[in-house]
Amino acid sequence: MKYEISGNDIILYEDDLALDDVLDTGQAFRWDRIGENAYFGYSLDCPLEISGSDGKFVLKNTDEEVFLKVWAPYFDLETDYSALRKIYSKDAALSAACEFSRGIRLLRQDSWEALVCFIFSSNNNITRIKGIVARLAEHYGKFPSPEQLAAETEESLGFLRSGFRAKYVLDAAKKVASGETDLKKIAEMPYESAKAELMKIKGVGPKVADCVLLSGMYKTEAFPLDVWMKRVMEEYYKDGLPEEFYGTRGIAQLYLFNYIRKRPKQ
DNA sequence: TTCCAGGCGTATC
DNA sequence: GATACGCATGGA
Repeated sequence: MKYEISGNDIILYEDDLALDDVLDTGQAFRWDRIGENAYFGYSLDCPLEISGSDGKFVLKNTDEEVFLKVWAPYFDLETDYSALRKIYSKDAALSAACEFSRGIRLLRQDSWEALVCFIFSSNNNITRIKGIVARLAEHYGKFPSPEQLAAETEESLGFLRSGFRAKYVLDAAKKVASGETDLKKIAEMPYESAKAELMKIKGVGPKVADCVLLSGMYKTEAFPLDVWMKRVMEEYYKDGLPEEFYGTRGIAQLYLFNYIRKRPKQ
């Protein structure tokens, strides 16, 4: 991780990062593209304006403490993605996917924030998910706590226009607020039992659980299978993903997901 | 108008 | 365990 302080900003040097690849690909739903290679968004209640490309980025109005505590983990800056891509490149489809979007990284989001966002993602499209989450944060002036959300009703959440998902988010909020669901504990469990625990929440099935485990709890063996990834498996991995990728197949999934959605039509 | 979107709960076999 | 269907909302 290489960075320097410049006035009120942090200058980050990172070759394996492209903002469009990480902030606008359905991994996190709280970022707005505000210009060419520039985004504004949040991790929970911490705002950030970030811009840059080709290995050099500016994190505006960010002090070193916030950078090290919030953004370095968020952008997973301690992980060597060149080394990961080298391993993936042994596989034909993954090699093409990695070549297609070299700037992909796993965003390590807050587990509660990820849980809420991915519950809203079910049978929904990315544009609408972002709209719902934006209305949610705007309504409270911050990202709501489990307790705040637990105090709502399906009716009072009508302003979100989140459809049938409102009752699911309410169930998640109530379970987390009451302690019945302990996200910190779940994050420390092995993958399979952590997944089973998350799936006790209404509206959390295998796919949403895997997204929360991957981006909210950094379980890189979580492998979200949505409609797009099912197309990937059908087209490239009829016999399953190679076993050697198991431990980091969640990150492989990020490359494949973006590739199948955005590759040029044949 | 119909189809689809980073699925899930429920009913039924 | 597998399969079928309904589900809120809004853009294409």
